Amino acid sequence: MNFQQLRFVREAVRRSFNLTEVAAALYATQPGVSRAIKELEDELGVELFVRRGKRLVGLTEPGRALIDVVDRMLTDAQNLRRIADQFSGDDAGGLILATTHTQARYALPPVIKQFKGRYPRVHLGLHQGSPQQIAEMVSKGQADIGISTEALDTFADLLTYPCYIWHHAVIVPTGHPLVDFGMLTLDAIAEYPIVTYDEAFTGRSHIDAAFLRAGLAPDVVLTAIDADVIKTYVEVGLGIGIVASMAYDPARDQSLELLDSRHLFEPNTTRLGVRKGSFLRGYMMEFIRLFAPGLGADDLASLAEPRAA
Amino acid sequence: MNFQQLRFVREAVRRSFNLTEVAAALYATQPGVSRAIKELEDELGVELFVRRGKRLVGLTEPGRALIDVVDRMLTDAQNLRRIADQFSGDDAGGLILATTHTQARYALPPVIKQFKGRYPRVHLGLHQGSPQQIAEMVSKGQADIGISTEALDTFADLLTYPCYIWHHAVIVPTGHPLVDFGMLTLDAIAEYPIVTYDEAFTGRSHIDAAFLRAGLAPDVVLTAIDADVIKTYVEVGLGIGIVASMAYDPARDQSLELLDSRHLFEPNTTRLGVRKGSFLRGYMMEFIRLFAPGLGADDLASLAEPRAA
DNA sequence: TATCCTTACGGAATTCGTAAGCATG
DNA sequence: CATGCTTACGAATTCCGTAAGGATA
Repeated sequence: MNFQQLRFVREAVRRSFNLTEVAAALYATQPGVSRAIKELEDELGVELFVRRGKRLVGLTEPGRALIDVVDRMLTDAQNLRRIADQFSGDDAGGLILATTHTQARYALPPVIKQFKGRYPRVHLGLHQGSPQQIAEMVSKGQADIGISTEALDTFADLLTYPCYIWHHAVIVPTGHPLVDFGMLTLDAIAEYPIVTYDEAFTGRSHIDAAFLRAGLAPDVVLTAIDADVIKTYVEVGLGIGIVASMAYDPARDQSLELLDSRHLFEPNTTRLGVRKGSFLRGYMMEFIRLFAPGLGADDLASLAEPRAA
Repeated sequence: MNFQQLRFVREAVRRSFNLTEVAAALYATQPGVSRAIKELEDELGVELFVRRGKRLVGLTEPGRALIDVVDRMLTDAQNLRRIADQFSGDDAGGLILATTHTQARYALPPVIKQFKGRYPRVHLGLHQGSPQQIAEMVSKGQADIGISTEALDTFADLLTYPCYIWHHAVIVPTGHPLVDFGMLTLDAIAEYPIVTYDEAFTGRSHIDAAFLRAGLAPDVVLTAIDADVIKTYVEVGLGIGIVASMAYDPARDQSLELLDSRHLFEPNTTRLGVRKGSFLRGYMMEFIRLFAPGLGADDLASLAEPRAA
């Protein structure tokens, strides 16, 4: 048994059993992967993969039983390296964030700037995706920290923590009738075509819930995954927008106006998630501390000892 | 990084950093061990061991931080093999019990007989030791199941379960004055020299506690770790014995008499312990079921999924 | 001086890639 | 017929043991 074999097995599961892809992903050749997997199966005395003809199509029952252990072993191998790097003292390393456009565009820039100042030698990777994809990336160890307002709790092997609370706001073109409406109401908003986030993005569920509670069926004419796109279409006059208030920049968005809507929609909590069992290097903890200053010392401690948590 | 290196590191810690011993224990040569460890340290970029001159004398701080992960990885490697064996279906394998003389001699024989009947191809190993040694053997993975009345909870990484309850009894040579004494008292016993178990063995603490509570200081003239030795010396007339009642066999021990003492000493609970995180093969579970029939289905389930527990 | 680790060298074993072959959708 | 796995062969690498050397209790 060796680590290469385990890596191949894990990757085969991730890449839906296409060994050619596995080989490409892990810088090996396909016959090498094929053989390594077979050798592991021989050594263990069970077939891990179901073969249809010559192709692999799934995990056998023993395969399913073993894959979690394999996963943990490889995570531990990574932990070993990380802990060692931690002690070797240099601040070099990698930090891969998985996050939505909203966070990447509006919430993260100041934090990342500060972080980079303190850890200039850490290579930062920013992976964007849907909340589900984010949760999956962290859960699979492809990202170190996931940041999102939704769905982070859909994977059991994530530890998540609240970071900050934000609100939705309505944006309208300057001169729009709603500007002088006074205290906004859902009814008033529902009179106009609406441009907002895609389902499952950036608190969209709270928007829907508010209208549903009020018995309203607003006309959502366009959805997008990011506020920049939404603002663009609001500027063009397609309708009024509902976005995260932090997406509005008075200096840049002079053709738009922000209307306070805190009283209309449930507040949203952006959460951060890390994979259970993954060791977090010192600078990762520091990043979390920067991004979620509200996290208590005990929360951070539980992150540092993920096995005990 | 490879498993051989990890094994060497783990064994080095266990063998108090004597690499020559490590090599002997793992069927390798000392230079090989030396080199493998150094290569791992190079790869990780930290020294795991403190060297005084050319000798290894302890773990460095990073070494201490890493050793637990190394341990877990090797346990997982073993789990992998066990789970695979489990599925490959054959009932061959090994089961190493760590236990005291008392259990091995009096409690285990019928269970082992039954077990062997059902799993003739499982190789049984019986390691004897003090309760502390037993706990250690299980904790280090040198034994699969530890059985003892004491000390099993001194290691945090053991899961323990009660198996059965037993009592101490007084044994005397036939014709001894105490035979006709009627209901025994601690005072009456304390009149005679006593032969019983060593400290830390077979419920000895309960014996001491009873006398202490009664304000008595009995004359313990000889201690031994097993009832066979104790009985021998009682037969010779060295004193009266206090042993586990199951150690008395009316047929074999015709020169001795057993005096009921259930009312004098706290009852003892023999416990069974397994290592957290170790996968238990089907026949191991079956052994536990045979030895501790009182264990509930949920207890057994929690044993089957040690990581979740 | 015995114990214990290191270094140096050489052979054995393992690993891995290339090339060719074959089954399947 | 393109995709994807297997087999065969050979080269490169890694692994590991023997032998000799040096430091320490």
